[in-house]
Amino acid sequence: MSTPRLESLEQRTRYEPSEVEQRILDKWLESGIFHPEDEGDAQDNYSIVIPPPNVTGALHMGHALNGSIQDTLIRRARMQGRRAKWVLGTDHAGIATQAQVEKLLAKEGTTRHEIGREAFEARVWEWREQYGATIVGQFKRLGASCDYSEEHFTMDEGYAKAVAKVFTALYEKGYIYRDNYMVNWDPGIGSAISDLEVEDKEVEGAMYDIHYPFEDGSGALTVSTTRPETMLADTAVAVNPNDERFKDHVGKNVILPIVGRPIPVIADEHVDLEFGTGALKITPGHDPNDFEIGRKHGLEELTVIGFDGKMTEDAGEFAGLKVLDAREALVDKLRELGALGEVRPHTHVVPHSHRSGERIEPLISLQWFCDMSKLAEPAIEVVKDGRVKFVPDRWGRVYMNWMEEIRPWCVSRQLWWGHRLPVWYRGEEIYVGETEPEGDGWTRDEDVLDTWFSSALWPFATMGWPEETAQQKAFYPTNVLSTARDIIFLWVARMIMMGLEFKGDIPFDDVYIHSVIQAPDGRRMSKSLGTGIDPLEQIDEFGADATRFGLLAMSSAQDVRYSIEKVKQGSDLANKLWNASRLILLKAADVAPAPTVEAPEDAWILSRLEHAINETNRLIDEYDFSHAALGLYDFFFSDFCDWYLELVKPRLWNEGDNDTVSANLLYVLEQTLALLHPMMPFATEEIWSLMPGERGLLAGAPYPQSDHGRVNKDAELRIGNLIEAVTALRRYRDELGVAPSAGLRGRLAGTGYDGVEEQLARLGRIELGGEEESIASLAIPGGSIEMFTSDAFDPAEIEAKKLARAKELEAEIARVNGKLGNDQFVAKAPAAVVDAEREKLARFEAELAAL
RNA sequence: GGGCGCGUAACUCAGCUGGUUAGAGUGCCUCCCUUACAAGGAGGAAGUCGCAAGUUCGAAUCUUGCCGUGCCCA
Repeated sequence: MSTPRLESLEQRTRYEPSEVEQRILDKWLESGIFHPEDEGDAQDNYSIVIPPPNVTGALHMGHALNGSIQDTLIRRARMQGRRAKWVLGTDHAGIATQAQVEKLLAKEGTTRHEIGREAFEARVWEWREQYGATIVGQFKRLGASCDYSEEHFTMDEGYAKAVAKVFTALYEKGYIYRDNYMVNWDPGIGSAISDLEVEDKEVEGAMYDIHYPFEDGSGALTVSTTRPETMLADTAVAVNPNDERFKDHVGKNVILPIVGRPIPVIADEHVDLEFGTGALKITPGHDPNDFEIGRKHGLEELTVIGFDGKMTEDAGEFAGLKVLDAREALVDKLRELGALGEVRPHTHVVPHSHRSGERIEPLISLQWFCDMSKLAEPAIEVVKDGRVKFVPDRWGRVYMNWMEEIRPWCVSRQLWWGHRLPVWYRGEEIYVGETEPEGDGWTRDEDVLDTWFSSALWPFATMGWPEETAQQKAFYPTNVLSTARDIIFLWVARMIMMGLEFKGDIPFDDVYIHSVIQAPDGRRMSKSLGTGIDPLEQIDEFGADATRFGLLAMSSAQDVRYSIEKVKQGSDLANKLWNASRLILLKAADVAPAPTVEAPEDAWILSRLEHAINETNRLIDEYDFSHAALGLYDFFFSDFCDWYLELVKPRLWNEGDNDTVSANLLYVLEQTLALLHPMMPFATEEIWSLMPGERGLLAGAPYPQSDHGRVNKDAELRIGNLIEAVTALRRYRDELGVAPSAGLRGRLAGTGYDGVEEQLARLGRIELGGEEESIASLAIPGGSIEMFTSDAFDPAEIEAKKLARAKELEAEIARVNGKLGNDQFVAKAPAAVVDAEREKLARFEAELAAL
């Protein structure tokens, strides 16, 4: 044993993450252990692709939790001897990144339009060089064992080729097409966005009744609307065909007030009889439902609102006004004309952009769409037949519901940052291809693809597709995708569809949907409310291990509130590990770690260890990280520190004759460190390095394996009895207020304590033996301890205590008797349950009799 | 409107394929600086398991309804 090593242990009485983490991280990175060769087959290897974080982003709690989860899985697989690869990278986050750079330009007093597209793209790349590494560095601080030797980016050159190939292939199959269609127009960023980027919000507005007079002068039809300004583009009024009130009006024309245009009254099932007046104005150009109805009935699609969110020239006197201003002016005008009916306050939902926060303007525009229906079919199949498994499984049904009603995906974005569409135009000609078309006069489409279009290819584009690579053979399909539930549609679904279409195989076997970590107030963490908790601050304060442990321990099959107590529990565990290791390493003999039994507690701790190994492996297999983490916490604190270490101390102190116990202590410690390493890598690696003998990295050491031979029922029973008896003695002492220094005396009257009597006396702090008169009987498993008189306590208190216990017992006996007296119970309950009740009754009665 | 969750100790959560005296961490109370750790150790108090019906020999656990609460889809 080297002296500096022991000195270091001697002096460091507390585990200090800040002294350890950077040093350990460097060791790992230098060792190259996180980088597996592209060898073997994906079936034997283990791989995970990171859900690519936004390149503009910083680590938040969701990343920290998901990083902890993925790292636990990857590290365990690596220790199990599998080639384990965690593919790292970021996505280019079209809108978010463009917005960041535009902000920068604004500060410089310029705009992207002023500097031009090429210069703008250069600025974005520059920006990415500067800030793009932030989140990767943060994953390192967490201890994430990603393969840092490869860092992917959805805008990489090779990746761009994959994107162009996919777009072209889908176009050739007829899935991708260009169409004038209603899109969610976000005036804030000046682009169309997908349905998934739209969020409905409740808004206090008004319901306006407007009278549309019949062309033939026979009165008027009253419609109800929340958006009166769109009436300028109305091309019909619709009523339900079953609505008796309007039966005679269908086919007639009404005159649009202000505009003076005659429009038809049509019948459509879609109209809700109960809603408003029952007559619905139809504006195919500005409302998604009306758009559908319009297409069905062949109505004209007029536009009065422009892409800038202002009224167009076609809005006549309202041209140039912002939508909400136009609404006010138009309502005034209607009132003037006497066409305005009732106006009622009305709360309704209005779509808002998840990106810019502004109201979505549904507009018809020429965009590129991807028809998902054909792609969805096999993607539904693989989940239905269990090839792709969601955990928890209810998310599989959520996935299925969405997939079965999947709608076309608007994939073009009016942005400058992203994959430019591989589409060229020349007059009426359209060319779609992976490379520029031959010949002159072609101009490329200005738009870029939705970021998620490229992210959908992540599991294979990062592995070199469309080239055939060894990496794909070695690591595709991946084993699991771990992510938050709000990403299920955004890309879990799309990755599955694209994987099946282009790789002919699923991208991952399992989809683990982890908890959302809420703020302590039970709501989503919010930057604007200041309820966000920065994981890096937690790492600074408690260490990466504690933060990881805490997150894993608080995670669950449902959303959970952030609880700093769990993080503190993690830091307590790290410290406990450290100090128990100090005890062992400073006192143990210089022997090789090995399971070695010379006393009942040795067999017992090995049996408990076996249980911990089995449970930990089973729980991680089931993605139940909180029970895995907390189970190891209990094993270490309770079984190992509170009992085993206390039980073996006399043997350990016995210098010169402690080889056997040392070997066992070192062995159990070593196994525990290995078991815990995937969840708490830094502290375990540090302690591992301080253990005697030449040893490599714990990160590369074998993961503990089950060995049923170590289960020892007898030892479990015997030490279990001992623990109960010691606890009973301690309670007895405490309840009677016996000073710690005062001696208790008594006699053991019971069985099941062979070979542990000495331990019972020592830990229970009682002098056992002799034949004095018993003044109290302390029930313990297998019998009792008969207490002798002592001047350490007042006999009257013993009487009071006996009475209280007798009362408890009588209540229990009555309860058990009630059960056993019930013929139905005895007849119908399983024999084991009945026997257990009988045994219980006997035990209670014996204890009561002894009192 | 449809769907999915959740409601258990003061707090955060386990337990819920029905059957030990319903658990853990934190907090609280009492005691202890015992030579690994006082950011530690020992012991304790604390719960009509949201409410109501039902199924059952037996319900925190299964069914139904209600109340409260959160999310997703429309």
